[in-house]
Amino acid sequence: MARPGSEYPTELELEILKVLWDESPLAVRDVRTRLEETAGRTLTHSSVITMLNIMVRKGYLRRKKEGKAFFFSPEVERQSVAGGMVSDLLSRVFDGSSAELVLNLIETAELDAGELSELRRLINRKAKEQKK
Amino acid sequence: MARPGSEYPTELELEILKVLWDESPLAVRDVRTRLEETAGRTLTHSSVITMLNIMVRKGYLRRKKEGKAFFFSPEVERQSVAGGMVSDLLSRVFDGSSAELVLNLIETAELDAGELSELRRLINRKAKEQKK
DNA sequence: TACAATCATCGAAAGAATTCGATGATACTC
DNA sequence: GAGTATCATCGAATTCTTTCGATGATTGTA
Repeated sequence: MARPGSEYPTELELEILKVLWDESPLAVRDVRTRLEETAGRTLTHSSVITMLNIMVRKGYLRRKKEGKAFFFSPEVERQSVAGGMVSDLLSRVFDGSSAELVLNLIETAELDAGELSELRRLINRKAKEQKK
Repeated sequence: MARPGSEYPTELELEILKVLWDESPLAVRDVRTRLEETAGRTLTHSSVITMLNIMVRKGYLRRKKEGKAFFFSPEVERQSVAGGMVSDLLSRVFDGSSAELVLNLIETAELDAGELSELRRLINRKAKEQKK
């Protein structure tokens, strides 16, 4: 008996995606280096390959042989993964109410005046778009 | 070798918390019923107890014996759990930028005009507070 | 060609999440 | 008191995630 299996990337998968969204294609060794630099995760070469292959199987990545080694690239877009995770959080925690989410953000995240006005700008832009 | 273990409630744990945030204390059988009604999860009595006890061990719930059976109540607040999960998502996916998150929300979640103006209201209120 | 450096595949370990069945205690009913 | 219903404990099965080591192929070089 077991878990259904997350619909979205797990912790480590996400770190790897971030590395590859930032630059790709990359060979295993480079993914490994970045993972250590940016995420502070020190993994063996073997572990990185395992994850990378799992992610290919799941459809998150694509790989192609370039000379001797494989190179990996994202198969999913950052925007799309992020959107999926947000809407997942939205439905799981806030019962689908974006306003609730933003409210929580405003209350807990200590937004400064600059960020607030940036948000306002985003909202106004969107409102204008919708009028058309 | 293994996973670190999530800092926040897992899928099922969250469903259970939602049931109990809605009404508590509840006996196992009632949690079980609600879980089926609201989350569509049909579990055996045994499974529910197991989860409940795990959650007590993790500090999410509290239990006390009432007559023959145990009754469970949340030990953590909705606001606080939600906030933790949002800030987790924020750091994991959007590198800490709330504006990015809201932008994503705006772009993908198909907010209607009413929701947009509600967001604007929230932001204005917060901005006013900060001035003081 | 023999040796070292690189890389990939495979199998496996271990923690975490989820799900129950078997078993045993307790209480309620006839 | 025997039988049934209710409830909890325990241990175990399964899947997922993360992590490697052992092994073997391939390449580059002295």
